[in-house]
Parts: sequence; structure tokens; C-alpha cells
Amino acid sequence: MTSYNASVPIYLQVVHSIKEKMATGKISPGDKLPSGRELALKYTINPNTAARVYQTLEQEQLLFTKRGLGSFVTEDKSKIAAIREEMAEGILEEFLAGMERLGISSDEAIEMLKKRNQ
Amino acid sequence: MTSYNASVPIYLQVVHSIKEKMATGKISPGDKLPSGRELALKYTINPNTAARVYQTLEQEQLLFTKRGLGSFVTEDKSKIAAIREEMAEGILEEFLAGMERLGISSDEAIEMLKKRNQ
Amino acid sequence: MTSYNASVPIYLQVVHSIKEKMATGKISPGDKLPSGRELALKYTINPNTAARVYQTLEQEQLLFTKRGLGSFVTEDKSKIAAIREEMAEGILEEFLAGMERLGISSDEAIEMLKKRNQ
Amino acid sequence: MTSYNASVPIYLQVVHSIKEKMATGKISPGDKLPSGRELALKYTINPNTAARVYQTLEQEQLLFTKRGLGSFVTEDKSKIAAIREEMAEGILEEFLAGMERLGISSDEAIEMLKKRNQ
DNA sequence: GTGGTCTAGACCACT
DNA sequence: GTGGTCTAGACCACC
Repeated sequence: MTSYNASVPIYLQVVHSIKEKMATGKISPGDKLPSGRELALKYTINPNTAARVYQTLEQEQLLFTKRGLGSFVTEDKSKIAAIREEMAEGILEEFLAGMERLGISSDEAIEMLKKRNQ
Repeated sequence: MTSYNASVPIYLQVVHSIKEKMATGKISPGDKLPSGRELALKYTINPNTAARVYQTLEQEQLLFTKRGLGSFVTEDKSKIAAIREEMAEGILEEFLAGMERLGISSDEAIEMLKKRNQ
Repeated sequence: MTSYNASVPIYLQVVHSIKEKMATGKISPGDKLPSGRELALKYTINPNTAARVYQTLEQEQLLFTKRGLGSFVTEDKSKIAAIREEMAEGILEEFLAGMERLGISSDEAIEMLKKRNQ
Repeated sequence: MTSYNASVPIYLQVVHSIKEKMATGKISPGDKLPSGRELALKYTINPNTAARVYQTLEQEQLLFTKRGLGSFVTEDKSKIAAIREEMAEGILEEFLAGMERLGISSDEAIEMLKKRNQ
């Protein structure tokens, strides 16, 4: 997590942070995730909040829990690919929205990118 | 009372918000800005923090202040144009950085944009 | 408590005093400046006012600040040379202005200086 | 009086201000000066302080008082000329002192003046 | 320890 | 009314 944003619930911030680690390969399919208590310490959040983080990720089938063993990143690589695309999509949206706020069209934005990339 | 917020300082957030209004033409050269006290009320910040906002913008020569009259957007349109470019640049940077974090190159990012734009 | 003093703001007085030390070589490029709290004690001003002093000098790129370490005189000697000239210029202006108020021209003022210097 | 300086007694500041008016011809030999009470109002000082101002100027024979009529600028033009020189001398001293603080000699200072005067 | 930010409230100068 | 300055005291982040 880079910067704290007051309007987004903490548990979603942590969810996002973990998704990013999955999407970027910092954690891989099958990897064990820290325990709820560890997560709570790491992000200095309430254990209940930590539990909610894993609960949310589990609902999205991005991790599975083995009773007594802990939580693990899903083995389903397509899921991982999906969140990667989803995050890319989000970044793209944000980019276009920011540009539009400045009155810059998608086409112009693409031109700027190309120029910069030369 | 309100606990300190770690992320981007409030005064810079407000500075950014005003810059955006300048860059997008929502406020124009010569326009009077709200008084420090009004700004403080509008953003529910302390008058001193509001003062710091205008102080920062004045240092960047984006506004000028007439004692006892208020603060006004600079008449220098080139300054306004400059911040528009600067902000676009910033958004662009952030976009590329986010994409890179996902392991997506500039070229790929441009392709994604094009596809989306069709 | 201490009643407000109308003349030159304290923080600018201190700024000037530090600039003079830079210009005269009493403090050199890279030197560590006293901490904000020390400065506050030294000049018996509020820590916030002391902070403003360094903040002002930093904006003029005459010092740089390392978080948690302190503030240091800029390594850029040209900046130092520039303020020396700037201060000399200011003194010169004040001199000529004072003489003019007495109805003494620049030429006459130079003559007086020469005479005195013999 | 332009700027308030805490270290100089108020009555001397006012004395200086009046001397300047004499030296620059804003008030002329024989002119009537404001009454003590008027002076006190004008500079928002205590009437006793105002009295001390005139007392000081009278000691220097720069003004004389006619009982029941008020205070008047001395008719002795040489006195006026003297304070003009005295003030010029003071400005000159201050100039050289300031330059010396910057490590600039009298000769160099004169050179700077000449250059500027071209 | 360092600097950075924020609040609360005061007084002043200018118009 | 406006902005400008200053104080007092708090909390946070970095080292």
C-alpha cells in the first residue's frame, strides 16, 4: 500500500494490495499467505478486518483456505490473469478519466503516449 | 481533534484541486478566488491551512494576492497552460508506472488504449 | 503574549540573518544548520516560525532538508554567490534611496564616498 | 517613519523622522510644528513621549519654543545643513558597514556604485 | 532525535 | 471585510 486514502475502506485497500501482488507475480499460485493474525500485525489493522480481507478474496476465488493450515493463493492461473486484466483496466480507466478532466480526448492521450514513447 | 492523515497533505490536495480548476478553465485568469476563510469552510480545514494553500499557489505564480482584497488567478495564460501540461504529464506518468507494476510495457499499454478506443 | 511587531516579519529577519552568514562564508555549502527547535531557542521564536524560516530558504534553494536528519546549506556555490550579489545590490539600493531622500545625487554620493576613503 | 524597529526608542525614531523632514526641506526654517498633543496623535505615542521628542530637538537647537505659541523650526540654516550632512554621514556609515559584512571593501563598493551609475 | 502537517486562536495591516 | 504573521501545542513519519 502506498498512500492511505480516507474514502476507501481499509479492508479493500489491503485486498487491492494483495491482488496487486498476485497480478505482478510477487506471490504465486499455491503460495501460503500470512495468517490472519500476521496480516493484522503487518498492516496494523484489526484481526476482524484481516479476516474480512481473506473472506473477500475467497469469495472472488482468488484464495482457498485449508482448515488448520492457512490460506493459499488459488492454483487457477486464469483467475490470476483475470485480476491482472481487471487491474490494468482500472488503471486505464483512471488514466482516461484524468485526461478527460483536463479536456484531453482519448485520441490526444494516445498521441501524447506515443510521443513520449519515442 | 481530527486525527492526522498520513497520505498526501491536505493543503497539497486542495492545491491540486485548484490547479485542476485552472487547467480545465473552470476558473479563469483574473478571477477572484474565495477568501481564505471561505476556502477553510468549503474544505472544512483550518484557516491557516487554507492560507498555506494560497501561499503555495502564489509561490508557483499561479495567483497573486492583493492585501485586503483577496487572491486572484494569474493573468499569465502561459502559466495556466504550463500547469495543464504538467498535470497531464503527471497522469501519464502514473499510468505508465501502474502498468509497469503489472509488467505491461508502454507499447502494450498503448495497444490496450487503442483497442479500447475503437 | 508577546505583542505583534509590525515591521519586517521575524521569519524574514532570521532568513536574512542566515543568508548573510551564507554570503559571508560563516556557514559553508553542505554545513548542517541547527535543527528547527534549536533555531527556535536561539532566536526565541516559535518552532513553527523557525520551520517557516527553513521552508523559505528551501524554496529559494539555498538549503535542502533531509527528513529526520536536518537542514543543510546547498552545495550549489553559484546560489551562494547569487545571494551575496543580491544582498550587495540591496544595500546599494538602500544607500542610494537614502541619499536621494536627502536630495543627494548618485554622483555626489560617490564623491562623498571617495573623499571619505582617502 | 517607514518601519518600526524594536531596538530604537520610539522618541528617537520620531526625532529622526522630523530631522529627515528638516534635512529634505519638507519643513522649512521658521515653520510651526504640530503641538505636542497633535504629535502624540499623529504618531500614536504618549504625550510625554511627544514632549521628549521636542525637548531633544530643542537641545540640539533644531527648534525653539515660544511659550503659548508652539514650537518652530530653527531659523539657523547652518544647523539644518549640519543635520543633512549628519544624516548623509549616517547613511554612508551604514552602507559601508553592510558592505563590509559581505566582505566588500570601500574601493569595491565605490566601483559597484560607479558601474551602476553608468 | 529530526522535519512535516494540522489545528486553534490571537493580533495586526490594508481597504 | 481581506490577507499576513505569530504562538501554542498536537500528532505523525522518517532515521
